[in-house]
Amino acid sequence: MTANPARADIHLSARKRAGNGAAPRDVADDIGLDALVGHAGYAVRRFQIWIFQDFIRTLGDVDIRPTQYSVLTVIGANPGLSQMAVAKRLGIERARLVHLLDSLEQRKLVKRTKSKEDRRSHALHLTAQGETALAKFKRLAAEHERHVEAKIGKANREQLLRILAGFT
Amino acid sequence: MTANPARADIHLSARKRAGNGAAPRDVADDIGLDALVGHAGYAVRRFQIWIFQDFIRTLGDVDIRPTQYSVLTVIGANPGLSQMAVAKRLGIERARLVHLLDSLEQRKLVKRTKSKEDRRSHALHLTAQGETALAKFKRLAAEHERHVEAKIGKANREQLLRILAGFT
DNA sequence: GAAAGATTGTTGTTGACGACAACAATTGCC
DNA sequence: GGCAATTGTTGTCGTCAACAACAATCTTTC
Repeated sequence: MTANPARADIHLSARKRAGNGAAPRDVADDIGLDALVGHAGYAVRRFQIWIFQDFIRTLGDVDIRPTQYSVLTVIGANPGLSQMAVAKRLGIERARLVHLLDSLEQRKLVKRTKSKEDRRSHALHLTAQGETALAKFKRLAAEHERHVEAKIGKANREQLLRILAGFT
Repeated sequence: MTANPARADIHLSARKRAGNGAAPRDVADDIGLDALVGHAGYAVRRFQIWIFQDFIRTLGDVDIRPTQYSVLTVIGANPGLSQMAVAKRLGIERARLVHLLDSLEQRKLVKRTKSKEDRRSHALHLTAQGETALAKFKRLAAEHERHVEAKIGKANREQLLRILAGFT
């Protein structure tokens, strides 16, 4: 959505002194970014904000946020994992994961069981309810991914995934 | 920095053959991500975290974070802008910009002057000190950008910027 | 085998950040 | 002149990352 064709051509020739004397830019539309254009971090950040908003909106009915989805996906693909392992794999702190799992466990999607081998750790599993729910989440996530495709183009999305494959 | 060198030696199957046949993958290295791979949002998020950390570290000596840098850059390229215009252009809330400018003004990098045309708004300018400081920040930011190039490759970085140009 | 050290889950604090709501001063519209 | 809208400001709330401390439990070392 919001196919912004008017915005797409700003990135080149943004902010050049077009010689007009006193144009009182009352709106924030033709404001130059100067050195900001050309910074990968800025573009990536704006894109990430857009992606997360679309993800949250697309999965709004089931009330699942990106981080929750990633936790469920990893547990679903690797049952019995410890909290430490999940946190390390996803790059979130174990302190943060505690609250995430509290929420997911309250919603009966995940259960923590005491590990037999290491009684310090918890073995994480999806509940039966969690399994079927995750299947639905994955369908919605695929729909979200189609939104990304529609936004930047199918070929560009694949290019992007290829370029950033090392960060997963 | 968050290097954590003590961790670096665990990562490759150090204890996989612990003798017990169960081997419940106690390390988080060969954990499958399943559906997470192939999600643009996940890759973009991880990449953005890496970029910001490198930016913060590279500009750590001058104590400038990405958002502050973007504000300074926009003001430097468009002197006299109102807070509303800056906030709208960068996609930050004007409430948030207040604190950002408070900090930057305390550090004598930016000054707010009452606008003559609209006495509600403030005209934002860099101080002389702010100008020279921004020049230094830009050199450091360029160095950070070279880190990005070294990480994903020069051609890939340009591809990325081209793909995401519509979001700036 | 016991002491010393490391790891796991947990709780709490701090700070950056976005979203919202309310407010005074000011401007624009009618 | 009166009323709605805008601008900067203050405040609250919720998310999120980074740390620090702690009890329970392994692991190492002597």
